[in-house]
Amino acid sequence: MKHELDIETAASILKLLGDKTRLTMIKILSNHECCVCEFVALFQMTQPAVSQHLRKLKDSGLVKETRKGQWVFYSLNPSHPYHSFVCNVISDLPNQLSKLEELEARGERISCD
Amino acid sequence: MKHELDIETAASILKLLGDKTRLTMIKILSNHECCVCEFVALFQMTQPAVSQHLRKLKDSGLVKETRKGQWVFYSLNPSHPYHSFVCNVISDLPNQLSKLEELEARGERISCD
DNA sequence: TGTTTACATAAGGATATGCTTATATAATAA
DNA sequence: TTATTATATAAGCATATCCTTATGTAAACA
Repeated sequence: MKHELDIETAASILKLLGDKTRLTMIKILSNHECCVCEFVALFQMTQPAVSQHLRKLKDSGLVKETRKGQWVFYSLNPSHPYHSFVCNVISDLPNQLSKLEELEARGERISCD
Repeated sequence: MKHELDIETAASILKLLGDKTRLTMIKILSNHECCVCEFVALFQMTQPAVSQHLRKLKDSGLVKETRKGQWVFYSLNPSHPYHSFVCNVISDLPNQLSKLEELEARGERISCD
């Protein structure tokens, strides 16, 4: 059941992805969920700046949030009609696992298992 | 011989594609070369506006131009290192052939064969 | 309860973007 | 040569974008 893509909607999604910070966020989220403070630690960026990028992604519906205690975790929303389009766009990008490994090494990785 | 993609460069390309006009141009150019006046006829847009979009695409190197007499034809540049990335991004978008057919029907299609 | 931690939102400013109109250039035609 | 057609460039303007700082809110903890 393939979704019929619309070029105008696609453009608005590519515009969202056309920012280094958000594109990296999406690539990371395609492998792991992350909370805001992890992104703050990953990008050298203030917390409001990170929150504002996440809000844009959330407003588009590409990303969803789940509160787990004091943390808010973000993850890709696989039921978004353009989810597979986005996955295709980011498929060949280098994965950002090394960044998460740095976090882990610095003891800044949050996990709620 | 796969090219190693860089997430920052990819973001700047997605930003270029994140505009309805430019995304449509690229999709059309992936099938046909076009001259400026065809795009002016296709998009209801002034000629300078069209030229400025094409200039951005040309400056990125994704698109190249060839003068044929009084016309300047634009086409995708297949030797750009991110050419296949772009082709992948636009692969599932609806082709814009109907727009070109309208042009043809109105006698506004330019051809230099 | 009060404090700390995690996050969101508001307001403001610098810069970028995408159009407009006016004008310049390049090729062709008369 | 002059006029016409196709295209590019310049300048200006309205709006969007992305950051900043300040502040609000929600959960956890002492």
